[in-house]
Amino acid sequence: MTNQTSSSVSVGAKIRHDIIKGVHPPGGKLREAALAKQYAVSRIPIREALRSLEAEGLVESRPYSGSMVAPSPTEDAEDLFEIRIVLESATAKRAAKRAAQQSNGEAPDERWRGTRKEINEILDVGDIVIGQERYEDLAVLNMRFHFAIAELSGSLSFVSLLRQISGKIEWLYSLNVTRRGPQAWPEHRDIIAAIDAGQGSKAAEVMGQHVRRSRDSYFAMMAEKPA
Amino acid sequence: MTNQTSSSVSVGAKIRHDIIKGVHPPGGKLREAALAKQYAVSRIPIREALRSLEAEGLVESRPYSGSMVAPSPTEDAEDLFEIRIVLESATAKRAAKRAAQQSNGEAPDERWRGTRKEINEILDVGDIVIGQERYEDLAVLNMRFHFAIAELSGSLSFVSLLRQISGKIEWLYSLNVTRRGPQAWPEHRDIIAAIDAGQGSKAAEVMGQHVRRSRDSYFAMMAEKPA
DNA sequence: ATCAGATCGTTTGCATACAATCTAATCTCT
DNA sequence: AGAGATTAGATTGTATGCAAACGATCTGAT
Repeated sequence: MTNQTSSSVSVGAKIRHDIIKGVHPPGGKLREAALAKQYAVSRIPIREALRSLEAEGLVESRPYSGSMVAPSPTEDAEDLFEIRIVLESATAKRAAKRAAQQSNGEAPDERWRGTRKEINEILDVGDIVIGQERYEDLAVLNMRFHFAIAELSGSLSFVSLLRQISGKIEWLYSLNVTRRGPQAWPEHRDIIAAIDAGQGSKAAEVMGQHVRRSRDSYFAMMAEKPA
Repeated sequence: MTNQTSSSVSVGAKIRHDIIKGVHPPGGKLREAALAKQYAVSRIPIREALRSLEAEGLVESRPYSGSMVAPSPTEDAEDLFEIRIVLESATAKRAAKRAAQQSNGEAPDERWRGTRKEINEILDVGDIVIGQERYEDLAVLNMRFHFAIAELSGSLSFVSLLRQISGKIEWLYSLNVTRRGPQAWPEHRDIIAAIDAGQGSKAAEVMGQHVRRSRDSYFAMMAEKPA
C-alpha cells in the first residue's frame, strides 16, 4: 500500500508549473513528441497530462490538431474574479456555519480540526515568506489557503470546482504577487477570524471584499504597465 | 478541415451515458480491459475517456488502483444545487446585460444571435418532447438550455465551470425528471424573457428561483421514496 | 496572377507489448 | 487460531510502432 504517484501526474505538475512561469508562452503549440523528449518520458504520460491540464483550462486541444497553451488569463480576468467572488463567498459562509456546529460540541470532526490546524501553519509560513521577500512562493501558498477554506466548507463539490479554476487563478495571482501579496496576506486572518466566530454572512462579506480588493489591485497594475 | 471527432471522446460520451443510466452503478469498479472489450476499442481511448469523466466528477481514480464510478450525486445534492444557484444566477445576470448591449446596437454579435436562436429551438423541441411524454430525453435538453444561457453570458470561464458539474447535474436531474420536468420547462421561458428584456437582477432572481424549485422538488421526491 | 485540387511531410490517434504496482489469497510463525 | 510476511495473479502505467488525419506546398488550368 505505497500509493505510488504515477509519472503522468508528476510530469503534469511540471508542465503546469512551466506554463505559469511562462516557459511555454500562451498560444504556443505543445507538440507531444517535443514534450516527451523535454520531460524524458514517452508520449503517453504527456497525453494524459495534457488532458488534465485541458480540464484545468490551462491547455486547449482539438482532435488531430494538437494542443496549445491557453490564452493568458488576463483575457478573462474579470470573469475569474467574479467567479471567485460568488464561489468563495459561499465556501466562507458554509465554513463559518460548520465552525459554529463544531464549537457546539456536535460531532467533533477530526478532519475539520486537521485542516483548521493546517491553515494556521499556512498563514505562519506566509508571514515568513513575506518577511524574506520570497514572493514567488506566495502564489502557491495563497492557493493553498483558499483551498483549505473550501475544505472547511465540508463540500467536495466546492473544492473540486475551485480546483477547476485554480490553475488560472494562480497564474493570474502570480502576475501581481509582488504588489498585492504583502497587502493581501493579513486579510486572510480576518477571514479565518470570522469563520472561527461562526458568523456566516460576515465571513462571506469579508471574503468577498478580499477578492474584490485583489481584483482592483490587479486592474490597477494592468493600467499602469499594460502587458 | 473535416474536424473528425476522435474515438476517445465518442466512447467517453457512451460511458458517461451509461453511468447516468445506471449501467455502471455508483461505486462500481471500471476495469479498463473490460471496458475496452465492451466498447470495442483499445485501452488507450478508454483511459482518456476516464480522465475526462474524472474531471467531470463522474469517475474517481487512484494511481495503480484503477477507476470507479463516483458515488451517486444524491450524496452532495445540496451542494450541487447551491453551486447552481450562485453560478447560474451570475450567468443569467450577465446574459441580460449583454442582451441590453445588443439591443443598443453596439457591435451586433453574430455568435450571440446564433445561440439566442438555438435557445428557441431547444425550448420548442422540449415542448414536443413533453407532449410525447419522452421524459428521458428531457435531461439532456435541460442541460443544453442552461449551457446556452451560460454561453449568452459571453464568458468561457463560466461555461467551462458549468461543464465541470454538468455530469452530476444531469445525473441528478434525470432522477426526478418525470416529476419536475414538465413543471420546470415553462419556467425557462420566463428566464429568457427577463434576459431579452435586459433586466439583469430580475434574470438572476428568476434563475435562482428556478433552481431553488428544482431543489425543493428533488428533496420532496427523495422524502417520498428514499433510494 | 489567382484559385481549385492533389500531394507529401508532420503530427496526433490508436493498438499491441511489456514493466511496475497493487490486491488478495496463502503461508509461516507464535 | 490469529497477525504479519510472502507470493501469485490481476490490473494499471508506460513504451514503441503503425495508421489516420491535418496543413502547407506544389501543380495546373482558367
